[in-house]
Amino acid sequence: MNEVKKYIPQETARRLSLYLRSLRRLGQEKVAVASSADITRFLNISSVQLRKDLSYFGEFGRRGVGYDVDILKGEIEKILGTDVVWKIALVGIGRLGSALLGYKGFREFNLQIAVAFDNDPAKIGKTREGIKIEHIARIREIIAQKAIKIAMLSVSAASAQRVSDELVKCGIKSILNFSPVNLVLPADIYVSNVDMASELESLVYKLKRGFS
Amino acid sequence: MNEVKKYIPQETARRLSLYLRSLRRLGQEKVAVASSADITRFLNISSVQLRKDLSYFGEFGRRGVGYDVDILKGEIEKILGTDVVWKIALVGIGRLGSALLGYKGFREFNLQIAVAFDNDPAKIGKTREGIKIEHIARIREIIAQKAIKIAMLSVSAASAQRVSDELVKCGIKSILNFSPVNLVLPADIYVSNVDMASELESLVYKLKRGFS
DNA sequence: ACGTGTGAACCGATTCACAGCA
DNA sequence: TGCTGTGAATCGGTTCACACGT
Repeated sequence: MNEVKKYIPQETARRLSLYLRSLRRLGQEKVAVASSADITRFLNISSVQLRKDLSYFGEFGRRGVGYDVDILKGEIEKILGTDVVWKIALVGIGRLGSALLGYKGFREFNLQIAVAFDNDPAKIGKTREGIKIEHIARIREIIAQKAIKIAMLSVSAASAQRVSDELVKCGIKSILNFSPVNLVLPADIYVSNVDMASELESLVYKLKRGFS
Repeated sequence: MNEVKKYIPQETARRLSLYLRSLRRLGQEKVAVASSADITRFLNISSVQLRKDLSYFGEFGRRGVGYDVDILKGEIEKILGTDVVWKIALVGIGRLGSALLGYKGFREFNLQIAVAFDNDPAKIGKTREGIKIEHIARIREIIAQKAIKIAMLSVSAASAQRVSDELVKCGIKSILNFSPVNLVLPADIYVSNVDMASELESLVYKLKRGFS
């Protein structure tokens, strides 16, 4: 019953993390029990969708009643794997990389930038937001030593492929890529892209198309 | 034949913008004619998908030959609407907002940050990357005057809903939201979310699940 | 009656298989 | 033969409709 079932939609994981935010908010408001409708009220997600998503992992609610906010929060954290701290490497400390270094939202989800790399001698050795910037030449040594599996990549488009190849050699298994190129990497490496220009372009298209 | 057909998948717009990048790259390499396979070689997209995507808008290739790189580039720009410059408002000039101000990738797609807003008196009147930072109190006046329809929102989670309500009143129709809250807005406003913490959390989940 | 949990129906999007043209 | 263009088949995911427990 509490076993993990076979095929789980890609989008389910993303939604689970939104449910988590909602539950945290309810918890702060001292709500002890909430229905699926309560939890999805401020997300653009239906209550059926929440119940379906949870059903892939088990039964967490009480029929006729709802969900215990604290318990469900814990269960979703366990499912997502963020019940323990995950260390992340940040590569490329330009403007965007610096913004990521300072982003407070990661901590809330037990995500911790454990090390930052750049190739600009002027930046090496400096500490920003409590994280020391290391030279990229030391990447293999440090990532292995800290057993880091996830990296955020905020380097230039020109060097993104080269750096990501290196990351894979270091044992990195997942990359959140902010550079505007598609990384070609082995099939067992999971890459997620954050592409602001493309995102904006889609908005332009929708705007043109939906209201003209 | 060149008419726009009825139902076009959501994802098609996003992919069109990736094809555009690929075509630009091919153009720089002086390639005049390219097959669908050439264009998708470095994107994780099949050549059939490209042809299907284009088929929603018309016939742009020559059978047995391929596509004229320059012409297709122009056609896709017309479809996306980025054949003309779009002005964008940036609201919230913290670390992330500053990074967005300096991001060069927008210009390539004819996207131009035309004005920036903040509420910190220390920042008002300063010019960064050639863009003057205005006080948020002047938002309605300036956005109306410049006829801006698209905004990027990089304010704190606490103020995101309030500021986006204001943006809608100013006549903004699309918002690219970087703050970690779901904005509740009228149905005719298109919102796209960039949520790094949630994105990373999905990576953790995939990592845990795929390789454990 | 209320709200969860879930098989079945449905829907949108991708992939297949092949017709059409150079 | 090579590559485009597209209806049809298929696939994955969401929504429906309702059984079930409190």
